[in-house]
Amino acid sequence: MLPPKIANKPYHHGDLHNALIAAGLALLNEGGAAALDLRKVARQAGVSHGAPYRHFADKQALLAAIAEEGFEQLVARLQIALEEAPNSFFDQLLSTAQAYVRFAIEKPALMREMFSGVTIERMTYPTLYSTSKTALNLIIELIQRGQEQENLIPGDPINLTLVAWSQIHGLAMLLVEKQLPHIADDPAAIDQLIRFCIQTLYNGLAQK
Amino acid sequence: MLPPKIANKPYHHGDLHNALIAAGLALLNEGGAAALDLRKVARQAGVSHGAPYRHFADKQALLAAIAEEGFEQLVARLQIALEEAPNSFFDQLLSTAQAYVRFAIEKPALMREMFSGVTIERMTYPTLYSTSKTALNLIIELIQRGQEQENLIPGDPINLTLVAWSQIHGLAMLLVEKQLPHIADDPAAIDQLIRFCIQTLYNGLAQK
DNA sequence: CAGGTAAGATTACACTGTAAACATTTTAAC
DNA sequence: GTTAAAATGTTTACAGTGTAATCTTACCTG
Repeated sequence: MLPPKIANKPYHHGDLHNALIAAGLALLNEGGAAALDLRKVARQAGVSHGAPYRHFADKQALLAAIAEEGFEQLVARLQIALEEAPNSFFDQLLSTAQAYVRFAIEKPALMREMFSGVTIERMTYPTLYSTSKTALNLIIELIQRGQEQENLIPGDPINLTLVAWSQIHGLAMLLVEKQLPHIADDPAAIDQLIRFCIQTLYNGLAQK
Repeated sequence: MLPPKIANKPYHHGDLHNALIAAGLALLNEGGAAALDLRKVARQAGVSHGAPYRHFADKQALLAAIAEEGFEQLVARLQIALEEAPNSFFDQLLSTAQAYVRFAIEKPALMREMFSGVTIERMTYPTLYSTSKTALNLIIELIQRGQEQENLIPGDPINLTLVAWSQIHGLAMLLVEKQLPHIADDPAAIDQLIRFCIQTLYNGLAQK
């Protein structure tokens, strides 16, 4: 008759810390940033509105944890995209870009929070910073392989990476922010645009 | 002894509509989006907190007006950049990109609001939409000239424009959101990165 | 100059984030 | 095991915030 006690979950709630992150993530994906208020998160997790403050200093700290979870999801997507892609640099670049943009379209509010450096001071949340860097490192390594195995121009791979990242991040965010209404509801057109971006990028980074 | 009556300014305040936009813009540039609350805007304009509702349906409407003003400022910058640049396509592209990124760095919170399609439904604010399109048209025309006068690849100029826009918008937003901390405080490094992005873009869009 | 209308001021209310005080459960020391 | 301490959760309280409703004032038109 006792509530089923799950192993390794301490204290009253079980694992309120993660439950709050999960609830916040759900609210964010459903109703956007406006729908994410602390009291609703607490209600959804089945605790009073004061309880979250035992696990997060303030709302920003919860947002940072949610953003970190977002980066973990993004990294997972990028890794799958890399594994599934054929072993050519161009295909891996394209596959990664597709995963990045599709993730952004799928979870626009989360994407927005993840990259809202204005509201979330990254240095205040070191684990968020390092997790986001994991995503960047994936691209750096990809570019490095491209420099070694293909005819990419030489130079600091970080610079090449920033160009590539800017290209694909720009496309992703323009879609997230609904700046491209003419193709917003046309997955095929979006795919064509991703392809065109990556083709242009590849051409531009290739040695002549 | 009467307050100085300014010509063409109706009713009590003078021009509260524009005063509110100006005050909001100032708060946004100083303290970021978090600092922009309606009551503070009203206080700064010297009216009660109920007054703004005679000019804007709600906070979003004011934000839309501020964003529109932002696009007007951006368009002005882009036009100056185009006029000042030498008459070569590459230089004009570079100059435009520099103006875009510098504007973003200078007024990050405004830039954020301008492109926050999630919070501001563009179709609800037609003048905002058309003003933002003016900025885009500048780039489309630039690309078209590049296709006519230089060796850019053929095809729908809109597609080329979206690639170029994504590239430079991505760079601008990564800087705005403080995702590139290593170069955030180094204008020379930023300038180098802009140049590298545009060089890569130009290479990629050029006919081989 | 009288009524109507536009602009602004007051008041009121629901909803947030968050701090403080209180209560309860778990953990740990003896 | 009993008990003190720490961790967790609840309640209460308060200051902002957006916004609706009502009241007041200034302007404008006949």
